[in-house]
Amino acid sequence: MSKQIITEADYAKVISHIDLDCFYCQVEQRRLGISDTVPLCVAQWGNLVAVNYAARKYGIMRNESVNEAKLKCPDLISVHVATFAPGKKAGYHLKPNQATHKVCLDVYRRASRQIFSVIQNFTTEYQKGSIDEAYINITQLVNDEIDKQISLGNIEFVYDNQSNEKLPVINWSQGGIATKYRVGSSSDDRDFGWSSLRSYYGAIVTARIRDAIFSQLGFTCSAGVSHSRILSKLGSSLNKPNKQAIILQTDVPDFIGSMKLEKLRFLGGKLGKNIKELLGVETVSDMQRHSLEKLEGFFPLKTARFIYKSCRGIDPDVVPSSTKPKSFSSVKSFGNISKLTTLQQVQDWVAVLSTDIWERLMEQQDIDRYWPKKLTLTMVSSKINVEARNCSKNFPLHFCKNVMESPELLIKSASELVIQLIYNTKNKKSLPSIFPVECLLLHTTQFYSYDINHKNKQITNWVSQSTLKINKSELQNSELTYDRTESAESHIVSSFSTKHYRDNLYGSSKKSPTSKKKPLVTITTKKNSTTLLSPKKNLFSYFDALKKSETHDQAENLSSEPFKTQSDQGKISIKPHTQENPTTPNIIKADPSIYMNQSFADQSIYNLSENNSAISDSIDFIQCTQCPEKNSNIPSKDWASHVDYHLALKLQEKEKHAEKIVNQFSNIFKKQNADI
DNA sequence: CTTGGGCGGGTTT
DNA sequence: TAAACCCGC
Ligand SMILES: Nc1ccn([C@H]2C[C@H](O)[C@@H](COP(=O)(O)OP(=O)(O)OP(=O)(O)O)O2)c(=O)n1
Repeated sequence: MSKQIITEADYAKVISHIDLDCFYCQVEQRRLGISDTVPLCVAQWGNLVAVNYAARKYGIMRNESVNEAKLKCPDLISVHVATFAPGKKAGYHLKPNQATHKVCLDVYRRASRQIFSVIQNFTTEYQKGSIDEAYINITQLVNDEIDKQISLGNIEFVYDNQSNEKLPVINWSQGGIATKYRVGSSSDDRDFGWSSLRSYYGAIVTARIRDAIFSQLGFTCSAGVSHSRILSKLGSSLNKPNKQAIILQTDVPDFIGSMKLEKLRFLGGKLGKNIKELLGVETVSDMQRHSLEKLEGFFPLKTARFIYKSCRGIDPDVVPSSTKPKSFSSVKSFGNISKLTTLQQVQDWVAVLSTDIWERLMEQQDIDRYWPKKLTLTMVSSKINVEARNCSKNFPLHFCKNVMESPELLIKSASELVIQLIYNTKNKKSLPSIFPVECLLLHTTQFYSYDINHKNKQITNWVSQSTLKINKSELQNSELTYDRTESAESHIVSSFSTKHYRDNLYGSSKKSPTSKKKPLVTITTKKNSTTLLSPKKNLFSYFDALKKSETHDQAENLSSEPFKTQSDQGKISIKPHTQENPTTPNIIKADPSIYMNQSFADQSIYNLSENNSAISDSIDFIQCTQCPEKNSNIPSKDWASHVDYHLALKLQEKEKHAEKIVNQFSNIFKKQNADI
């Protein structure tokens, strides 16, 4: 062994894994004001995606059907996730139909954001494990706390004859519930050594974070504390719900040794299965008997090391710092009875997915000003022997101004991808038809930040000016807003607040933990009036907003609170769409008339209405973009329609030229990106 | 009444 | 780099 693969440093860390208890259920319980003691589950179409602990007592588990669950517990409250519905705003609609509705997970994403925001107040050294999980490197916090306690004289030391060192003394019971659950530890209250001391204060710090989440947001969570993610992850599920566990360094072999290999993170899938078969092992301790050299004979070096470390409770790498979301996707499956059979249906649904993503991107702009470069569409055919065909396409930075005014450009880019996939313009090989289509997936990736402090000031100008305009106009015209769930936070038209702008210009890059980037104003439309909401201190403001505004069909049987039925007036228009086919979506979001029920061949889909946004009218800076075709400068304001013009010309020549268009676009994009 | 759907992060080819 | 494949909640 040329190099020591596990070092002292691997044990010197303190990692906390925090996992919200039955997360979706908790969100729904708080939203609806339902007690934790009431059996409740969250359903998606026919199946359960989350089950609360009261319901688990009846043996109800995730993935069960609602019907099965109700047999086990007739009083079970089943909440279907929010949906986008034909002709309605997103909300908790009665009897959502997989053929016509689209799942909307916004409430959970927002709750998740709030949770991570609380964690961020402690440290930025955390990794999102999922929507409701975080791995937090609390080493620094713990060491600071230990230093503090030592300086306060709160830590007792004893002299250890063996090591000739002073060792700290731990009295576990002093930590109360935070240090009560310790894996494999002797029941002795008194313990010694730095490792245990770190665990002790790791548990204290972890309890503080959990307390903060509960006191600020009302969510309970469970946690594990150890020197690695892999162990803490195992620890967090030991005492669910609402408890935490410590895995002491000395307990590691016993703790994971008897576990089945697939319990370890990343070994629950094919790799774990391969290991078991190749090496004939079952448990983690079986695995520990194999040397690194032997593992390297079976697996690539990196994988071998990963396995070697994992079964010893050591992480393969450090906890990365928190990052912004790296992708946004929207996906729709069509079950068995509503598969798509026409181009029209595909285009309509892709428009829905595009708008969904666009709105989430816009909401995200309130927090981070960044935008994806790449858009990927995946279509899954239900035909056996027809592989899903996948195609991606870039879109350019200089489109950001236009692309943020409405979802149209995103929709248009996505519809290009539809054509590329369906007509298979990438490879000339003719493949069998992809219809019927059982799944559509739209994915945005490769984000760049347009939040630039220098260089391209024009974008920043535009941002600040649009803000001023919105603040001034006092929103007599509700079409300034776009609509999603009508929650306060989803109306982020005002997100580019002047404060936000200043912060980014003059503020240090390190965000003050308490500085929340809240919109100066948020806009909701209630009946025929428009309401301005100040930034709320109430962290549940979006729940309030939801209660006020959403179509609350389910609430009738879920809560005694009489939610007022909202009129669908205001900016919510009901779709002008004949529903000849049930699988054609008719979901009203931004401005549906732009894209709903439009034939792809219909050129009007490419005619962007210039005046659909009051924001653009207020912008006096004009950014020019070189047109690669005519080598002339086109004002950015007209750029989209200008490109549309070329595009439309091309399209009239039918799909045999589609590839050319793609290349054309690629060139445009490359050129524009190069300017940044 | 039936049904693993809807994400997000990553590596390999 | 595109596209497939893997892992997990
Ligand atoms: N296959 C899955 C697994 C989970 N989730 C969602 C619903 C869960 O509420 C949330 C968190 O997943 P967890 O695995 O952490 O499960 P819970 O939080 O629901 O329960 P627990 O208390 O056991 O963590 O993610 C999902 O949509 N699909």
